[in-house]
Amino acid sequence: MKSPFLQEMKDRGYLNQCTNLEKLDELSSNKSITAYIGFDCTARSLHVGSLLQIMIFRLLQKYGHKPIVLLGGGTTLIGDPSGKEETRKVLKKKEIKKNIVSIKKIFMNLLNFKKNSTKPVFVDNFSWLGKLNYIEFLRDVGSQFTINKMLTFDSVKTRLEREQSLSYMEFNYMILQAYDFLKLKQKYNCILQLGGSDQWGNITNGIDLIRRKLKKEAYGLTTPLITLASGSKMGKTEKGAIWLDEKKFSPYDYWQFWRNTDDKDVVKFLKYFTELDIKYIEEVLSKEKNINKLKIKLANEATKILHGDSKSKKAEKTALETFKLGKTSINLPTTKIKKELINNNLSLLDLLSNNNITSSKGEARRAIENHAIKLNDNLIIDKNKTISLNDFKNDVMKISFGKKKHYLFRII
RNA sequence: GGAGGGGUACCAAAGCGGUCAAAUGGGGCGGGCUGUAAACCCGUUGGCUUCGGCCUUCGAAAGUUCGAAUCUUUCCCCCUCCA
Repeated sequence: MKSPFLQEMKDRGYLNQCTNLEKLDELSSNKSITAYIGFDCTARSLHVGSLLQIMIFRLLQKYGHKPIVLLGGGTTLIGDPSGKEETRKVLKKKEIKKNIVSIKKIFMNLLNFKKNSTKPVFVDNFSWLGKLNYIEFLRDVGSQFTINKMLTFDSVKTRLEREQSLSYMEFNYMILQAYDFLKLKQKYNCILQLGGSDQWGNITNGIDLIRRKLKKEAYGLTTPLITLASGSKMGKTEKGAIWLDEKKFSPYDYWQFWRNTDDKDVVKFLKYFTELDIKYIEEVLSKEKNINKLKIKLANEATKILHGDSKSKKAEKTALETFKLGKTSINLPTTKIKKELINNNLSLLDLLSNNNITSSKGEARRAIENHAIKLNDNLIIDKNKTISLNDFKNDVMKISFGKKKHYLFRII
């Protein structure tokens, strides 16, 4: 591998499939290239599932290449059928716009805006897809696609085989994504599209379209699908997604997420989600036999990338105080509580359910029955306990649900 | 268009007039063991409750009945076979 960018992609395990690796290697070793990744705008925030793509953006920048962040304001109106067994709900334009704004914010912290040559470009494909004239588009672009071929794509095939309905609207998705690539090639000379392995079909369609319309070559590269040792997909736990937005998922929780990685995933994740030098990782691996130290390293590095060094350190300290020293760390998630409320015979059950520690009073009750609730580290057995001022030390009270979830309440 | 089968909780799947807030498995959550891991074992898994009960839930609506997830009618959706 000549290109240091691709070399590191390979070393870190980001490479799954490439349309023409030799040629791309050649190109990216000689000069700066422009590459794009598209993001769905179905939610307010991105979750860890998109993290790998973001790591690649950072890698592109590191080696002097230019990333284009395509926010699919147009395509999200249609919905990508790839990898989905059912049509998903169609979002309103307004919603998508809001999502774009908040997703964009996440990138602000993650990408480098200092150097002009590698400064990321943000585009919303609604800006061109929204203006398309149907007849013209069919003649210009639609004529380049055959139904025969479109039916062979996995995203379409699986739907048809399962006799799951695939609407005509969704069927057009791949054409729109191909058109995106064409547009970006014309406008920014973007020659590379990256994406998850489920995007292969969409990407190669774009490359074909570029070849037909512009007689130019473009490239595609996919990353492997990340699965956890447990077999589930990365990014979503059953409780909820691991969001990248600080407001939806605190740096402490984010740190904890990495700290709780399955033993079997640690090495893989160090390569995927930290920017530690590969040689350094291998060196650490050979020396460090204590897997928990590696998990802490992983948590520190991953949190640093997303939330910055100081928040990462703070999270580490909070975890150390809470778990190792068994102290009440003042940096645990804290809820303020009014003094009147406590004087008013606030029941523990209400406290737990009203603050999202448990999802209902019933769950709170069961948790107490199962000996899962601790107040200032003392096990609570009485379901009908009411909170009193005596439960606060220096105006602070710690509530624990299980071994891992700890919350502070502070009187105001 | 014709014939048949089916829609049950987070998912899969049993129940087919009362004992059904609904078996069982998976998943989740909690406990034990440990290392904030995995595996394993145990508990728990609709909401509210003055702990007597009460309310909502078996595709949707209407009905039969003292009583419906279970029977009837209409509607919606899915599957299999034939055209």
